[in-house]
Amino acid sequence: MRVHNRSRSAGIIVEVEAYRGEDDPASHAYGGMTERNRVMFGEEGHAYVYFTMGMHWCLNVTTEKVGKAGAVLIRAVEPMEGIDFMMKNRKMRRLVGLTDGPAKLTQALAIDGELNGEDMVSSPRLFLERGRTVRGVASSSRVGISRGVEFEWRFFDAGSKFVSKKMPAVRAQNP
DNA sequence: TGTGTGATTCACT
DNA sequence: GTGAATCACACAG
Repeated sequence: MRVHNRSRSAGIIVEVEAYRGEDDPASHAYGGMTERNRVMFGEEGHAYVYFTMGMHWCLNVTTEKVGKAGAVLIRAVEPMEGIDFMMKNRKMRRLVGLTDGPAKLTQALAIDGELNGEDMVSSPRLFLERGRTVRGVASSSRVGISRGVEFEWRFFDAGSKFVSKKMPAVRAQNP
């Protein structure tokens, strides 16, 4: 759930990926705390928003207590409220494809670095709510990473049309 | 319809 | 200097 100015936008999270701390080579926290990933080491339930690939934002929710790194990357959302707002941000007219990717949903919900470190439990601007349970959870390897691929820590709603990739991501290895 | 590649900023080495 | 938890468009078939 995202509140921006007076417009309320909400969606059901249908796809996430788990990232751990210093024992996870794909995690930003791997190798210790830095300026960028410091909120991953902070309190749980906070937003870790980071900039990647030169032009995209990604939203995470921290999961571990202070001093321990861990976060969940929100990869896809099924739009529920404020769909006009999202379409305006994304310059799209169709519902499918609006928020089916980590950078797409941040753009649709107007999330950027200003919300980094936001407390998603008490914040009026960006917060989580208990929603309905998902239909069927499937897991696969994580997407878009080059290390730590062996852990199947991507979880998504197999019955939703709003996940970023339907098929498990099997990355081709060179012979 | 499917694959390939360019875009583009930041943090870390 | 380089690579990164990505997306959208161009081109081929």
